[in-house]
Amino acid sequence: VLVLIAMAEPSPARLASTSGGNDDYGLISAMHRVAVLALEPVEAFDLATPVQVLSPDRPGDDARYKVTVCGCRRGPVKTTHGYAVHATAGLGALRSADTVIIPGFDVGSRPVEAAALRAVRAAHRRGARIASICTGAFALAETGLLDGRSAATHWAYVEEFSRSFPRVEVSPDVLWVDHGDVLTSAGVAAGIDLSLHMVRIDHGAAVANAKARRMVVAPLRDGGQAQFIEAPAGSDPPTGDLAATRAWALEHLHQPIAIAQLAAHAGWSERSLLRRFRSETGTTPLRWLLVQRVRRAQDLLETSDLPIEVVATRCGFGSAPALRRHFERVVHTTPTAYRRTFRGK
DNA sequence: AACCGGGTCCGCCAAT
DNA sequence: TAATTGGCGGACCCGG
Repeated sequence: VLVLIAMAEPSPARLASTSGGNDDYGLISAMHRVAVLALEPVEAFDLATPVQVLSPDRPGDDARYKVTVCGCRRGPVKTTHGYAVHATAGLGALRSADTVIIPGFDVGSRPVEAAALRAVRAAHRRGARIASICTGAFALAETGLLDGRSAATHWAYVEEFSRSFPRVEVSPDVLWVDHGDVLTSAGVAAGIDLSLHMVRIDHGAAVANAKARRMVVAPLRDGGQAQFIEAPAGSDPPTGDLAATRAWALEHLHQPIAIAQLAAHAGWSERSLLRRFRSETGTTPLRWLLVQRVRRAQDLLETSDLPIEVVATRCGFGSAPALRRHFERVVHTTPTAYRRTFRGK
């Protein structure tokens, strides 16, 4: 059960199992094969995103994934902007993939070729992890793999999506949704977040953060955040901006932080702080704080041998049980198991 | 595991 | 009138 939506509770889903013989993180012993399936006409940005995130920074760097761009057949694939990209493989690439990613495409060109849907279903049945970016969710939904589950797609397509797939519950206000075996993400740039999330699941927070830094993007946008931030575009002075307050909180994570303190820092009443916090981040201060603390704990667990008790204190948890509880909720495993898996990688 | 004291969060409403 | 703010009550959640 693995759904990262700030507000919703997890829905039934089977746990991640990527390729055979993995532990519950979907780690792979051999090279993890990723097939990015370009449906015509493909949204080129969505296509490039996972390739960029999952490929080595420079040729020659140690690769963690073997990424293949494939189409319904080998050869040129039209993009939504007219130019073509070259698929180096056809649907056969899905047969050996550990992860299949479906980027956005022009949904007006549906229905998706039946052979592609069959190949995706077969890959899933084999145990491959299936992910979609943006309108790629339309193709994923057509396979039936999203039935009865929550999913994300581009906010502008939410209505059309729920009309077309009434059995799928669209979450309009999240960046991505992770069911372990099936993942969906919101529009365009959220594909970056989803890809980084997969790196984090597969290789730990440190690797994902390094990649994010390298790409010069925000490393810690969680799935449960608002897709778009309400910005008073126009003349009004940017009166409310909690970025500074959140930054302040991050610097003081190790100590207790009450709403009253945040409100004081921001110069608002508690009630208004709550409202603004939600509109900016899509969640509440406490929930946000707890996730940040867990993230810090992940980092400490990966990079130090400090006892759990000490890790807990340094992250602002009052006790080890408190850390354990929230760690479990966010990462879906225990601190010790997490450290065993990722320490030294 | 159940419990409790205090903090958090949100609907509602009045004030601005 | 429309929009924003802040106070309050109470359900809910968190830490111990």
